[in-house]
Amino acid sequence: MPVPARRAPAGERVDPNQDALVSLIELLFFAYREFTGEPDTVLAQFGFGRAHHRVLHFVHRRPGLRVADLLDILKITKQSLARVLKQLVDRGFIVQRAGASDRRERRLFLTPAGTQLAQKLLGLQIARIEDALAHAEPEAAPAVRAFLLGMIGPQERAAVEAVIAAPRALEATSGKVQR
Amino acid sequence: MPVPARRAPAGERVDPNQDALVSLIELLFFAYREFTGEPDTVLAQFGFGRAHHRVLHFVHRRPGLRVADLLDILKITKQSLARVLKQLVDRGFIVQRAGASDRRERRLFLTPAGTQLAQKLLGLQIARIEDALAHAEPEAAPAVRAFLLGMIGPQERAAVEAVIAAPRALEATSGKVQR
DNA sequence: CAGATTAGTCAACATGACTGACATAAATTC
DNA sequence: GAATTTATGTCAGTCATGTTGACTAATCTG
Repeated sequence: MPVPARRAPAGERVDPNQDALVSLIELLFFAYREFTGEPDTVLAQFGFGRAHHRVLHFVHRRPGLRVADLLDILKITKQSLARVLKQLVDRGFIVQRAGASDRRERRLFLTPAGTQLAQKLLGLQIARIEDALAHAEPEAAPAVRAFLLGMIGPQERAAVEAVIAAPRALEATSGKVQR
Repeated sequence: MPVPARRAPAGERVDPNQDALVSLIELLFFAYREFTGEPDTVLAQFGFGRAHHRVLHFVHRRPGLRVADLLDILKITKQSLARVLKQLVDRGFIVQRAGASDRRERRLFLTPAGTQLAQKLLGLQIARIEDALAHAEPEAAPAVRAFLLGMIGPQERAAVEAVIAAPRALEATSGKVQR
């Protein structure tokens, strides 16, 4: 089994840090796959996918969210959102109520079933994050947070910080449940 | 615009850490989206997608990789891999050569065009990682690495560590270029 | 009232996953 | 040497989730 030594081609002079950075890139890929894998399994039992998870999550965190807010956060088209949102409404995980001050708006809320599923999924991901932090030094959390935020690029960063800030309840609604 | 104070429903007593953990979960989502967005734009100019990127990346890092190795790393079916791999071969970004000791194997290598594209994509992601590390404390890198590795779960962790370890050249080949 | 905004819908399409079945060549085992 | 296993490739169909473009309906605002 001949394993010739690797000979760096001329001009391929590499930064000694390079390998460490590349392994971070690969870790991000593998970590993200693990991160989504467990919830995906649970969602599949309900006939849902990752797209449903995202909607459940953000409605759970920000009850009373408008459809337009969700489109902003998820950066998908309204047609893509409409498909999964309709399924979540039809199957009783989300309700829509008209906004109090602007009745064109559809404020989104989780039903008890929706809350239960969202919490279950969140619990899985929280446990994984806790494990990961425990695997690092105890003071890793702020470093990880700064790193992830730094991944986002100055343009988007403020918007993301606004989204991840601890949510308050949004505008009250007219109470009229749609459909 | 009435904004009633959020009233925690009875029994929803939350861990004060909870919000910090949830925001890490959301940051992971946003950071990963940013992380893949820039390469996706470049790939689209070639008519390629994220699946092609993964193949290019791992063949770049581990020249001489077998198809079976790639399936192990990516955890997709051979039918899924075959589609993107065929496109990369047909368009001259990857060549396959029979293994020297086992001629059933198709060892994968990048052509010069493949190397150029892989390096371009890698450069974008390295720059982003460097920015993110610069945004955190200088000593954040090991903490981030430990965190991401901790996300992976003890079962898979060893396999991932083997993949991300600095690659050596793999087995020499018969030199016969396939197709 | 006119125009802008919020939301929903219909139709068609692309990507990248999946399953299941089968084919071929080469290596390994009996 | 024949039979089996292994590595790879291929055909066919399905599904989830994204896209564009065009259009409707209700409601708010100047």
